[in-house]
Amino acid sequence: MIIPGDPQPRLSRAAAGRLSLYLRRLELLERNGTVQVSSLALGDALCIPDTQVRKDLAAMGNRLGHPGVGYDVPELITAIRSRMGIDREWRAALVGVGNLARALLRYDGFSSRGFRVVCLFDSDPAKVGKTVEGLSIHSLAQTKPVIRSMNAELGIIAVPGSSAQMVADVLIDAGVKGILNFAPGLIRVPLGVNVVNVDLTIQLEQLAFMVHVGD
Amino acid sequence: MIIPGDPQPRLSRAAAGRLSLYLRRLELLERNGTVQVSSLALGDALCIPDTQVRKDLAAMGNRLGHPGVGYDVPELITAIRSRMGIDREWRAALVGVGNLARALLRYDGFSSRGFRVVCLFDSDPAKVGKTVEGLSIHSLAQTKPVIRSMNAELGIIAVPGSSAQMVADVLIDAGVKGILNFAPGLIRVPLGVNVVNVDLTIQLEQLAFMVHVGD
DNA sequence: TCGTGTGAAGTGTTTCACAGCA
DNA sequence: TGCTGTGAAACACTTCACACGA
Repeated sequence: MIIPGDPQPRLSRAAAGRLSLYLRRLELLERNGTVQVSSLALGDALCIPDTQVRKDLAAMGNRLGHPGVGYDVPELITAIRSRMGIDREWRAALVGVGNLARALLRYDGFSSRGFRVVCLFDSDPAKVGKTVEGLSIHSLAQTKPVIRSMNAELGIIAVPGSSAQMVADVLIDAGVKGILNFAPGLIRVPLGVNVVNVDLTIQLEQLAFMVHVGD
Repeated sequence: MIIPGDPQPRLSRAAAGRLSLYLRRLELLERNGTVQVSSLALGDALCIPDTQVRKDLAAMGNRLGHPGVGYDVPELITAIRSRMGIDREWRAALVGVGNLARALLRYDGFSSRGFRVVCLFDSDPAKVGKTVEGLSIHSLAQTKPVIRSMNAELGIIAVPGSSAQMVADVLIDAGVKGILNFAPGLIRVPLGVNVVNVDLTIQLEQLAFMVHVGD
């Protein structure tokens, strides 16, 4: 129940992006046995000013900082996870079983942080039926029943750009609520579905631009 | 020679990010034989308002738009490429020859847009000497001579997080001026070296957050 | 009339300055 | 004294309104 005096202020997009960074750092601190951290210490490692860290953490609502002391590491980790919605498992369907998919499947970062790829799809009949990393590959025609039975809420698109929109449409029709898109070019989605684009060419172009103009 | 009345206003980071998008769209238009485009038509396809498009294009300096007509497609493509520094070939060294590297090497988007991976490195002795996509894999000890002889200006880090900083140091020592980093966690670089981080876990967490809070 | 370029207004984000608590 | 939380100021970015050119 939300009371009029909103206890959860809007978290800006920019701030949300930094919460992931804080979380990583905090988890490292926790593994090292650190139980308290100041905004200055937390920010320093990430090149983020202490005032920014405090603004971000204050924006999460509950009063998390202890004046004169700092923040309690485990408490902060729990709070961030909860606020970001990553205090639970997220199940994802992966479409396009090429090298990128294989890299993603073996990438520790996903599984260790609650993201589980639970089904694979590929349009190539030669791949359908084969098994990769313990998951069998389904045909695209199977998306709806498989995604529903596996309860996948997220979709990962790792196909060439030309078929990305078609794949997105199929995933959305199957009930996926968020898409991580590695194909170049934007994909159109209805309201209520979220997309994060990871466009490698654009990243490289940005890098070239930065080097070109010089820092 | 730069004249005091600066003909090249600063291009904001945000604007630079959109230039890549415009360029993609313009190249598609050019392939379709379109020679003129308005800010409205260009923006519509990318969900960017026409005023934003005009601001971005005006920020490039030269007067590129023709009032009442629009922009000349080939002219605009040339101008954007030149301004972003991607009107030439960029040579890159790739470190860490796993599945991600294989995916990158086969990815059309790079080679077709002037980015060429010219040498491979891996710390695994079993991989050194082997050939992938026509490139032989060198040991990390070889970075300096190989990168210099191949004139690579960019480095791509596709190794696990734990060795990312070490690899970055080696690349920078070899003269690389920009780094595309796929390893999780920030890497420290001296002034004059640019980094673009592609952190897949953070992207997925952002997606989960967006779905969690609901659009 | 159509469509660009641009000052001005509006919005969002970051930094500053400092009050207040342990 | 050390550190948080926060209003105010500064800055960055986007949108608006409109003058002007073809």
